[in-house]
Amino acid sequence: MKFNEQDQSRLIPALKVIGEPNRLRILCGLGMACLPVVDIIHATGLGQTNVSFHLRVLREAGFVRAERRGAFIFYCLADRDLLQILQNLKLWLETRVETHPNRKNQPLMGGHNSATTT
Amino acid sequence: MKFNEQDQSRLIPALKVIGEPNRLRILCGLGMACLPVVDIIHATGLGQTNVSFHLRVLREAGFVRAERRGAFIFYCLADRDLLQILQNLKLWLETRVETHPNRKNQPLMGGHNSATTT
DNA sequence: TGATAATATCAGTCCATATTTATATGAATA
DNA sequence: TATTCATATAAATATGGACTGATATTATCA
Repeated sequence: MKFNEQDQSRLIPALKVIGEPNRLRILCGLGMACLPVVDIIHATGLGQTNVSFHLRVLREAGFVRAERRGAFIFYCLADRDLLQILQNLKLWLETRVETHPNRKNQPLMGGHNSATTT
Repeated sequence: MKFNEQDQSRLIPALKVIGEPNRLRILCGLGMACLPVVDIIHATGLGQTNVSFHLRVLREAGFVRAERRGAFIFYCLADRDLLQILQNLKLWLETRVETHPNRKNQPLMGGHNSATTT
């Protein structure tokens, strides 16, 4: 399985967004819920403006959506399927064992092998 | 679905690693293959020492493994299941459509709803 | 309508880390 | 054994973006 340039150009910015620890914390903290910003501020312990900044990044990247309800703006995941993806990643990480240098006896040379060609 | 602190403390560093664009490029470029460093250097266009640095980060985080073969050191994915995870993420990203504010008619208030409690 | 609360925006600073340059290490070869 | 090639390491520097403080915007309430 290989990812072409288009695949990568799609993955890179998305992973960049969720690669930031506090943004991931916000996403995980949201889960299935919808929370107003004040709750996110308290849950994360971050400054209000910092939270607002991260929420904007998440919103513009399509990870969360916002809805104003009176004085509050509620945020929740734009698509909760993301949780499944994160869950898969978590499970994968859990099953990794540092003592196994060759996971699942995967052959080292499993594909194209080159010393001088790309 | 919620991720507790332990889950998050596992996900955060991992996503931090692959959230760096060039490291993700290296992983995607490896795919099923095993490549010597020179190939990775040429494929990415990065400097040799920069590649070496990123490979070390990937290696220490358990994403790749290295094997010396004579004058060359070959790198490949430590566990190619990662490709499936990335593939799922890619597919998810592809199916996201910016014009749909409410993905799959997911209810906005899908869970815990609070304005003042965390 | 003014005060207050919730939240976003802006500009500047700070900090983590990517990158570069110099050098060290390991392997192959003459 | 010295040289060359491949790659890693160390230190310094550059860069991007997280964070902060000030301020603006929006909604609510008296």
